[in-house]
Amino acid sequence: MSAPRPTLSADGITAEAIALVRERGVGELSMRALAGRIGVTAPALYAHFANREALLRACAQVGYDELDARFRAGDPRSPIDMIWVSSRSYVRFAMDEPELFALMFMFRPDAIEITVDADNAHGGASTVFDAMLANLADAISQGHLRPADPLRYGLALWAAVHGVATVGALAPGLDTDSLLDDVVGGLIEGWQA
Amino acid sequence: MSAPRPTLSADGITAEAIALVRERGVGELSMRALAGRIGVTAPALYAHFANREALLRACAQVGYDELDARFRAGDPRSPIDMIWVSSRSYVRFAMDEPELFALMFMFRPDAIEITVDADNAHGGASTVFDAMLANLADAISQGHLRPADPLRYGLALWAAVHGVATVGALAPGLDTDSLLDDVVGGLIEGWQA
DNA sequence: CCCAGTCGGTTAACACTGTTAAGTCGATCG
DNA sequence: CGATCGACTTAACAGTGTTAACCGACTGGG
Repeated sequence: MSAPRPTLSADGITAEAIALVRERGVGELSMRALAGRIGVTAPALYAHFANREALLRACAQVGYDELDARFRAGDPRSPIDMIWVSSRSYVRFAMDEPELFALMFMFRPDAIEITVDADNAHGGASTVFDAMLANLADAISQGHLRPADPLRYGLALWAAVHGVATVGALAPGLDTDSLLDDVVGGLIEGWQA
Repeated sequence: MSAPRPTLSADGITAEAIALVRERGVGELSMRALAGRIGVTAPALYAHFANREALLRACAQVGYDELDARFRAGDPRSPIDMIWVSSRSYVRFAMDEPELFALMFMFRPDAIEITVDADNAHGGASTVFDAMLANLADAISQGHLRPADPLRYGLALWAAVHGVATVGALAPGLDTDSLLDDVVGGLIEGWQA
């Protein structure tokens, strides 16, 4: 049986931190509040994380993983369908977890550096973005999209979808579903022409 | 001649705050640092602003005005051209003033509420967004764009362009000009089809 | 001319924040 | 049993936003 003392672990801290972020927002996450919630004092956290930023980055990483899992959950039936499925997953995640989503992009995240590195054909670990690029290449080769650099399509699509997610998180009450339809539908039709 | 004492004014404080935000970022703007820069002590600021957030909101408002001025600076030659000019102004502003741009969207800004209110045909003060809506209506009536609700075009365009601006600010070294070309070009072509 | 009031700023203080150094308590191992 | 070591605590420092109390100069009225 587990000891009454919580026996801290980095993952446990991160999980509790994310719960706190979900409830009260990232601005309300203080080391003392988080420690108190776990049942420990603040300096104990520094045995597992160098500082608050490192802790928040770990939370962001959990967010990336969650987003990645959502991407893999959908089963697209065609390259064009994958664009739709991925875009909806992205925006839905931002709406479901607005605080976590904001946290994921408050420090220049590594995910974006990977994206930019793709510009240099760096070819790092297989990210969701890489899968999307391959998918776009398929869509081009199958004649669904006008021939062009898949990376350009991918960046443009990501930026536009990220914009919908950001705007949706900023303006509650906005119909993000139809907004996303307009944006992604417009882009796909424009690239088909 | 001006007195050696700076004779604080709300506008003067805001201007100095923006300068500080530009140089060191919004996270580094503390009331004491700002007051010291002006040559005064921190509590003096509270005679002009209720709290730090009110001060930051005033700075954001200056950002909105600056963005608005940039919009008015361009002289579009056609409705489609106006879409291009406005989009480029928006992204260029975000790249020129990344810290101020981030500040403008860190509290749910009034500008966005206006935008959403437009959904209810509230018809408030003439904002840039209203001008863009009228422009889109023109583009539709002149046959440049497929007939649809100008508000849907406007929201979709804004979200996509905002995404380019956000991604551009997040990932330095990204070619935002060509990215914007791909996004806006794709949307316009898709909406023309 | 002097005195009251007011306005713009100061000093001091409170409750918080992230973070570090030192101490303490319990388990574990020789 | 005694030493070591690890995990945690307490105490403290510097810095934050913010408020209350004070202070000094400038202004209008008697």
